[in-house]
Amino acid sequence: MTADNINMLLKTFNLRLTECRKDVIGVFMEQHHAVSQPDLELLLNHYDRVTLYRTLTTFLNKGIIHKVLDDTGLTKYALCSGHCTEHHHADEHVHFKCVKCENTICIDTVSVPAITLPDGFTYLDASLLVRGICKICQTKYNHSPAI
Amino acid sequence: MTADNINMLLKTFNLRLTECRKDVIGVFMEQHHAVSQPDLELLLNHYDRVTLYRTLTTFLNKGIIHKVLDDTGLTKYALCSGHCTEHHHADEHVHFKCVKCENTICIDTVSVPAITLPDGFTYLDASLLVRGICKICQTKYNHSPAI
DNA sequence: TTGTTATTTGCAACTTTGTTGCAAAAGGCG
DNA sequence: CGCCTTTTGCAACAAAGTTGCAAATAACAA
Ligand SMILES: [Mn+2]
Ligand SMILES: [Mn+2]
Ligand SMILES: [Zn+2]
Ligand SMILES: [Zn+2]
Repeated sequence: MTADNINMLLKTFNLRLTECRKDVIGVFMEQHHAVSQPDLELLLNHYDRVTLYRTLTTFLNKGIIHKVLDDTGLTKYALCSGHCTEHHHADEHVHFKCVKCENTICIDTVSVPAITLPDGFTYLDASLLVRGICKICQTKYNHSPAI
Repeated sequence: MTADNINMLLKTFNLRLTECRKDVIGVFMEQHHAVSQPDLELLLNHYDRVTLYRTLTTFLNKGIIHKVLDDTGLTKYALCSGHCTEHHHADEHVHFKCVKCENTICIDTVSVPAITLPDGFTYLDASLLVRGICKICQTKYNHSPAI
């Protein structure tokens, strides 16, 4: 059933159904947080680095995935939720990076608030990265014994 | 007079007044946009790459500069405006990246709006990068002849 | 099922950026 | 000046990104 979804997705974007592409989309669907190229290389180590690199580039151009900013200079990626096109990414939601587990997740339920720029500036889009402690790490922390 | 400011700044943070550090702060003060390490290497090419790298690290730790996220995976830096300390950066303003000239500037007059996270998430800080067309490029664009 | 063609992949090679150890150079201070 | 600590430059390496090209493979139609 998930395999069907993946094939459908690739066909929608006029992409050939290759093993690598299917596996990469599989990773994005399984993982509940944004994935970097190095992450992908570890998870799918039977594919060449360059192939994964080009797969990400293709998916990015088509609007299948979007960039997720990170404070380490490492670019992460996540599946686009709505229907983004080659020319415009429509997902203006908040990204949350946990300082404990280092995972970054898309918070689809919280959208980027409207920003009023000074005169003379034209708004195109925005990326908002919130740092803090995630639900899971919060729970762990609360349950740990007092020092 | 600017030289005095620079010396003062370094002394405030208990740092030795070296040529490299003074030049790096000079670059940050002159430039009206965020600067990456490669930018710095071009502007101050008589210093070793590693020295510039370590200077940025030192300034970042002390709270003299702050990171400016970029959508290319390249980290940029800018002077801290308020008084940031080693342990907390207090500049929660919007960063604006122009898609024409590729410059990123700090917009100190616009602060990052408050974000309400879902239950279980703890907020620490946030980075907001707005992309669009800057004041200068906007003017150029408007004055160019119609196609 | 097989052949044809355009696309995709893997490999090699290279560039750029980030990072560390160590000895020489330079800053702060009496 | 002279001492001591910090900073710098060099060498060397690690990690990430990028390109060209030939071999492999997906799509499609005979
Ligand atoms: Mn997202
Ligand atoms: Mn700033
Ligand atoms: Zn976490
Ligand atoms: Zn501009």
